[in-house]
Amino acid sequence: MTTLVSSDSTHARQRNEQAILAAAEQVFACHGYRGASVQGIAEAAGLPKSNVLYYVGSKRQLYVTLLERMMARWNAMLDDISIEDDPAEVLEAFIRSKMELTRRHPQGSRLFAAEILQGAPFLQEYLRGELREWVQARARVFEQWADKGLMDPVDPVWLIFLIWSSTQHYADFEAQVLGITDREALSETDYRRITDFLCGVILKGCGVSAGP
Amino acid sequence: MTTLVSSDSTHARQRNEQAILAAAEQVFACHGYRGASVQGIAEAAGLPKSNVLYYVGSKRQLYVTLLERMMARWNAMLDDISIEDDPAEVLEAFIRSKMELTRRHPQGSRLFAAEILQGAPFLQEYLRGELREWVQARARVFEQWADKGLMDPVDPVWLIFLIWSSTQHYADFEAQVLGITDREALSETDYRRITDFLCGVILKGCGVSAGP
DNA sequence: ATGCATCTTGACCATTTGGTCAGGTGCTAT
DNA sequence: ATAGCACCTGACCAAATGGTCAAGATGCAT
Repeated sequence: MTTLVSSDSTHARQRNEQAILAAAEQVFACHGYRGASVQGIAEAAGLPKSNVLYYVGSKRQLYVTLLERMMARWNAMLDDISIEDDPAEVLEAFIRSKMELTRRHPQGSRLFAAEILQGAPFLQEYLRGELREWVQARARVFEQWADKGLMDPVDPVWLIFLIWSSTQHYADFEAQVLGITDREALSETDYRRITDFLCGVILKGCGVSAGP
Repeated sequence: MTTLVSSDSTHARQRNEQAILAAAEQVFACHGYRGASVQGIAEAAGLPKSNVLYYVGSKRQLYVTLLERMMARWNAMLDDISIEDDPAEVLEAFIRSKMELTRRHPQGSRLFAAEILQGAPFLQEYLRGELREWVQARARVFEQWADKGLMDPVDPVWLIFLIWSSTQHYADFEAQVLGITDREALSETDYRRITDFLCGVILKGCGVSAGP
């Protein structure tokens, strides 16, 4: 049976590919595209360099694959909203899902940060296309909310950047956060408290709260 | 005269060293420590590689010099505060000076970000020492303000991280900001508006405003 | 002019880089 | 058994890496 054929070899393939992707995400996140070496990735994955290249083709392809995986995770988070929705609920859900992305994929978040730091050579198209459209659509909704007096008339784009940056921080600057707070790692409780804090301050800060 | 001796050779030295530091800050910020090459820095500075190494000794020394310069800029921003001060004024000054640091030294800010991204191998000591002390000192003041009812009882450390991250963002993620907002660069006006926005939202968000 | 210190740089070195390739191993359908 | 296929990997390559060094250029006080 063909299903049995796969059961072993495909199992090995998937196992190796996942190990490579995980190792590469970590190394690229740490050292950036140029700073990462295939040898280093191979060692982190516990495989010979040749084997890594056998699976992924080239360093460039591996990097692109990882970026695409991260963008897919990002997109999965970008649900639609309309003027009918409740600003408080939407903003809170926005902050919470972005924070969840950071918490669940810190390496991917750092990989993304490293890509932007180097000027986003691989993500120009995505930033100037898909993502810009998404931001502008949200921005229009925020503005209509402001017009209806449901929130303060703040610039919606800066507001989106505020949410992105304040959550992203706990992946990208994890080393700093841990060093200053004298922790080994951030617990789920820490994340919950930070998220609550951010929801509280940002919602109140732009005039969106439960009762008036 | 010894003063005249310096006038030319020292002039050349200073000119070259500044060119090297500027070029290196850019290249390190873009590609991180590992990803940067001395050859690339030399080309950006318009000098032969040997000449760069003559001045700076080694890639590692050059990197450390740049980090120290950036930490000096950072420290120059960290003024002292006391419980007597007005929370609104202090928080606003905090946000504005951090934003000014970002605006005036984007390359240095990105260099710092790249260092933290790779796990802060060169800055562990600074983070766990000097900077932690500074954060805790501020945090105590914030807590006393909260006790006196001058601001909401938010966790002061998360508040400091909120200010750092939301300002830092405009250096580290500049490529993303420019791509999404369809700009070539952020003008002084943009920076003023963003700063005003951040001051407004954050101060209001933690219950610190002009009048109740 | 001469001595002295600083500056400049091409040639060179060992090591590492991303990537190729030929020759293997092991499994399965026939 | 054996042909076919996916998987594996050490040996190898040209290019780039950080760094050294010796030989020279430059400028200045004497």
